[in-house]
Amino acid sequence: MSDSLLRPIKGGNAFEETVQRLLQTIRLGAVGPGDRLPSERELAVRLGVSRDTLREAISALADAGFLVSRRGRYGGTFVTDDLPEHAPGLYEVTDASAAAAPSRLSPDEIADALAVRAVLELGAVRLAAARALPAEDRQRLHSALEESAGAASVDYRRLDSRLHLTIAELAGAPSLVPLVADARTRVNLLLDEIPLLARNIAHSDQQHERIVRAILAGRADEAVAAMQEHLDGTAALLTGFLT
Amino acid sequence: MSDSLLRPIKGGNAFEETVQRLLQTIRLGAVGPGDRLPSERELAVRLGVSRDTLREAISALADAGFLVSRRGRYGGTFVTDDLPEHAPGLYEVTDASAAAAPSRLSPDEIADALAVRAVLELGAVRLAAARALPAEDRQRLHSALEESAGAASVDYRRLDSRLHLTIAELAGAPSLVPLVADARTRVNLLLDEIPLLARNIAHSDQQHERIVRAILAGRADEAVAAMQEHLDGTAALLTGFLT
DNA sequence: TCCGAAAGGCCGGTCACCATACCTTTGGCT
DNA sequence: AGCCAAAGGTATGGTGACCGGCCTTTCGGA
Repeated sequence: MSDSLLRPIKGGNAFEETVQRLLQTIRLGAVGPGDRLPSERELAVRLGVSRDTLREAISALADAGFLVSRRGRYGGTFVTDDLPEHAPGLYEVTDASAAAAPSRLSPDEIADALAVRAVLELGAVRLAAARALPAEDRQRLHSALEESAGAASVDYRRLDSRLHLTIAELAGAPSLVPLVADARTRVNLLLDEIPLLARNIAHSDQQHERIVRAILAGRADEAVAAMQEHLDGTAALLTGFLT
Repeated sequence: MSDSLLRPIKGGNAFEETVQRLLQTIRLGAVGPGDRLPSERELAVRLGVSRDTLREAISALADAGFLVSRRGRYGGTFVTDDLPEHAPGLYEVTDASAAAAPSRLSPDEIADALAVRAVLELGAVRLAAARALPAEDRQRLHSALEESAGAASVDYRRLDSRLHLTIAELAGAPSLVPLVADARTRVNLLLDEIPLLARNIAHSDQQHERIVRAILAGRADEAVAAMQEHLDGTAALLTGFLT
């Protein structure tokens, strides 16, 4: 019994964590290309980390081509206009401590990641559909759907994640959002290992639309069913490719 | 959009975190009175913390009456036979950094905690019921149920949590367990603020039995429905007492 | 009776991280 | 033209946490 509770307190050092966190907000589409991050001083407070550490992280991500910093008034830290796909030269920095990161994952780990993702996203979509959404939220959901629908292959993963994350935000339970984000980050790591097929994208787009329609109409059961189908598709893909 | 992802990296210092983690495993019944914790050296590795820090945490919990250490061969750190109810003198240590901890919580925070709890536990119970459980797991579930059923008032919260946590473990997704544990810890903090009525305990016991029966029979939908009802009961209690 | 293994108890050096303060660049406003 | 605010860039001292080693206590077994 007393096993899973005695898990590690913190993952790696503060610098590492900060890099990953920033990378996550970019990869999940929470901030898009050209967007400005909060100022270093504010970000440092928000992340609960010293400005030194934050600056090291920003600097690493700038070297890797994800961020650019501009000085002076109305300066700041911005997301690069066209993002690198596979973090060039960042893994040397990132994996310095935990060695076996890029290796092949075990079937158990894959099933675990998919199960957690399903629990969280199905729960979130049910809550979102059961709520009476204000106009602004309906708008946000709609535009997230549209952006992901017309996305090119290189942007697809990011905008897809952004849509799912938006749904999680609409659930009305703020602390659910980071959990969904982490689960999705974990699944995305797996998805990065397999090819992205145009046919699958088209299929996903259809499912996305059905999910969003059901949420906006307040049909919770249908929204959950549609999401279940959607997630099953990804799960089948993953378990198929990664034996 | 880019709000909830820029959350703090780590909560308080390592010592703090370690105290809370150990307290969690005790409070949730993962280790019971008289049980022995792993050796300091092993625990320090498992928690990803230095032995110094771990020892400070153990020492604090020993002062507060939760743990006792015995030296020598076959010694170790043990959970006290009768646990303190409300951590005497531990809050002076614990809340030194984050000041406003024991204050009244806002309705939004209550709803948030309950929503996350529901998402996780409903998802877990569905997975558990959908699996073909090995004999050993069926046995563990059964004994967790029996222990919680015959529990006195002072032990009830702990053994109740233990049962729920056992269900989460049976879901077959290891990384779901810490999430459920955290959600439950958060709800328990709220429950500590309201009285515990014998009538509610009896009612919960009935619901527990129905949940466990449904899981063991593999009737997923009924298990979820029973759990939903169970959680609704707690939610009603909480929102009633804490205006 | 003695010994050794396994556990808790105890330093001293080192480094990552933090807090604070100050400097430099930039661009709008007066 | 000049000033000022807001941002990034830099430097320095303080400290909490980690590491590694060592000591002390206790018990079972040779």
